[in-house]
Amino acid sequence: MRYWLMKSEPGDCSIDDLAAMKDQTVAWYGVRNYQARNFMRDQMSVGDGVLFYHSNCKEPGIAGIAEVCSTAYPDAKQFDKKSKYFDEKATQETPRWFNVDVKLVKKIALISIEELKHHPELENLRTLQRGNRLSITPLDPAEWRFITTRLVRS
DNA sequence: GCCAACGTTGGC
DNA sequence: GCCAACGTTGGC
Repeated sequence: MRYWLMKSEPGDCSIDDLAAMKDQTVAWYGVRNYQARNFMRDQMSVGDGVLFYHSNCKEPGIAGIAEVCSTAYPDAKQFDKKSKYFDEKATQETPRWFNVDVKLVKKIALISIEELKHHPELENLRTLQRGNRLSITPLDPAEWRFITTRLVRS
């Protein structure tokens, strides 16, 4: 069991968009960074905890709790010529990109990046580090526990 | 829209 | 395999 913070641009897929989806589940396609891919492909398991984070928007922060609900499988968009995530070097035999499915557990009152920065318990949170751009980062169990038990408001 | 930080590309 | 140039991310 591991814990993850996963960034999504709300203009692309917000917590409300996720809530409206069939089974409240979304395929986390479009990751085109090897480190983030490797986290999904090599380290994620069904049941892992996910903080659903809104990035690149007016109010960045944690918008909900979710969970990993599939193992990794080839990202369909890499084969779709009409998609902006199309990758001409990927083939069905040797896919380059993978994704898992993520299911909503619950929407929460937004925990803003501002608030996250105020807690010394979270000073090592990867997402808060200067220059960090990784869209998927692992969380320590202690960080997960602190956020989900101390900061979450419904 | 700015720009710091970082990842990727490709010539050599 | 180095590294300059370029592209992207994402908070501000």
